[in-house]
Amino acid sequence: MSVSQFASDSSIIEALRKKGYRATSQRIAICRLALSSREHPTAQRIYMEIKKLHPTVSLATVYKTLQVLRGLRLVQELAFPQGETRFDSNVNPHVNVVCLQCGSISDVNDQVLRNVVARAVSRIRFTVTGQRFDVYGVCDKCAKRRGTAA
Amino acid sequence: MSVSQFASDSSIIEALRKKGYRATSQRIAICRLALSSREHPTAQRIYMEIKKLHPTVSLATVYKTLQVLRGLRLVQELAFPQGETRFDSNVNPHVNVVCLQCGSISDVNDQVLRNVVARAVSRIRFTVTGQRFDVYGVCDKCAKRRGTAA
DNA sequence: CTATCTGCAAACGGTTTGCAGTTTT
DNA sequence: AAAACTGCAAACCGTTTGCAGATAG
Repeated sequence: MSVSQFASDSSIIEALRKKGYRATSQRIAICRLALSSREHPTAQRIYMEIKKLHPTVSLATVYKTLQVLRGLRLVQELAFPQGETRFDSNVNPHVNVVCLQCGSISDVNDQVLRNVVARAVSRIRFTVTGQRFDVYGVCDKCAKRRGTAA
Repeated sequence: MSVSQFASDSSIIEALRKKGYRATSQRIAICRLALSSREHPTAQRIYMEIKKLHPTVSLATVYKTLQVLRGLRLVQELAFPQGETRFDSNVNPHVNVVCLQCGSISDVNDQVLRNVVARAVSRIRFTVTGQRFDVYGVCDKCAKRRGTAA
């Protein structure tokens, strides 16, 4: 479990200030949402959620704040070929099981992944700073939906 | 080793025709390059290479051909947060060791990856169609370059 | 001969940027 | 008071699309 999964406002504020960032109300709200969400939201999705509480917030501020969180290594960006980038608050090695139909992403832990990372760079000098493990396909719901439609 | 690593013109033509695509000279050239390259080129990079042989070819044709290759499952697209999409002719499970400094990507095989995929979906109904395993960091060359610069 | 493909240029869409005014420290 | 941040709108840029002319089968 990463610390971010229990990120409280005070720990967010502390993390921001430690790096010289200011703790504005918009930023705290965006961080709280991005760090607690387990659904790998898009920037757009975060923006729409945040607007419920801060109606005047702009999409640009959401993007800028997500850049800050990336810099703090508290979120990871998952870019996809034809869709929007998804934000993952789990920065530890894990598998993203991605349904290409509905876009759902669920995390699966696997002890072996740390070894995979270590083994991948074992024969070369390489400083590891992150990783991404995706499995693509079609989830059960979408398979059934297709079956019914056809 | 995947078949695509030895893709001959005739096998490319055959694969295209089998799916109802026409084997134009531009397409063959683009396929040959994309399927034989080990450097995970961008569309732009392929475009520039192709122009040496086919000076009139357009970037749009490169993109369209890469879409065809994706449909034939002969290449995989690797999207990255702030850069261009890279095309990978190795569609089998492997680790991409990605240097965030210079953008180099090298493949590393690992027998365990098939098990990782299987285990990730073992508790759910999920039809796997692909996967992606990335390790991010800084390669030796870039680490040295940085050290000298500083 | 017909369906598909090419090359061009314009459109697209997610993300970034510049800036004037506001807020944090 | 100074430095950083917000919100807006415009810019950006990789990728996609529409279409008239060319080409494969």
